[in-house]
Amino acid sequence: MSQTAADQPTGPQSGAPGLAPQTQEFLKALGSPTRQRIMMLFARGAEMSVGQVAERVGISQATASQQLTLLRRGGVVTSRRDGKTVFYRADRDGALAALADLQSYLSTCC
Amino acid sequence: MSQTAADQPTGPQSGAPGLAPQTQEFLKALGSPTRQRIMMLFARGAEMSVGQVAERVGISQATASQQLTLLRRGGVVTSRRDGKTVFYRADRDGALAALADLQSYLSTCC
DNA sequence: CCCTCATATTGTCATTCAACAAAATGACGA
DNA sequence: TCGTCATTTTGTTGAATGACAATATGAGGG
Repeated sequence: MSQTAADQPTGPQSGAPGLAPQTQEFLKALGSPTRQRIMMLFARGAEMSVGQVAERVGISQATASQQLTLLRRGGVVTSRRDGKTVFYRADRDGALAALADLQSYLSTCC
Repeated sequence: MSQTAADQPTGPQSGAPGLAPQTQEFLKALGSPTRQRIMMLFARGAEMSVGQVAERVGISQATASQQLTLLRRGGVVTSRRDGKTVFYRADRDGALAALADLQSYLSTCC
């Protein structure tokens, strides 16, 4: 699958149409009700461990870990390790970056 | 409509957490690469028939019709009928409304 | 009324996704 | 090192999604 030389990343703030890959991940991340519910837990900068998220949302710990990974790929959360436990919190900058890209995309196609 | 505390529609521009159902549709609509590609066709206010969309994107007519229905549910396109053919175009207002709700949501949880 | 064209709907199949249980990784303390 | 706790990874299963062909609906034109 070698790409031809004309490889337009079509990324953020490029005048060209197209959504940055990270923004696509952002949309998929927030497109799921379960993951939306997870994001609510991080209101006002709250930090939570994977186990806490699992309990609060009512899913298994393994599922929580997976969904948090997707949210991280979408750039809406970051993780911090403290000993054995991993704390997640909302990633304000990532979210704003995705929102900006989305806005630029929409102003192109709308 | 008295504003009791229990009356939280959790909709757009409510201070409460939660995403408006329409905004969830918006996210799912734009979360698909195929539908992102379709949206590109509507750049600069272009109008296209279902058949044109199908041909340009390289999918069947039936699939194009379905995907356009999803995009309309997400509030990013509107349709207009002229004789036998139905023309779709980007819905600027709908997109901006969803974007505003999304922004409000993100400022709550991030 | 019948025929045709454009779109919408229905039925089907392959792929993807969400969830869980079970096993593997990693970090800490004894 | 060994055992334990929290997280991650790895199957596996049922539900949702994306695509198509085939059929139904609806709008003109003859």
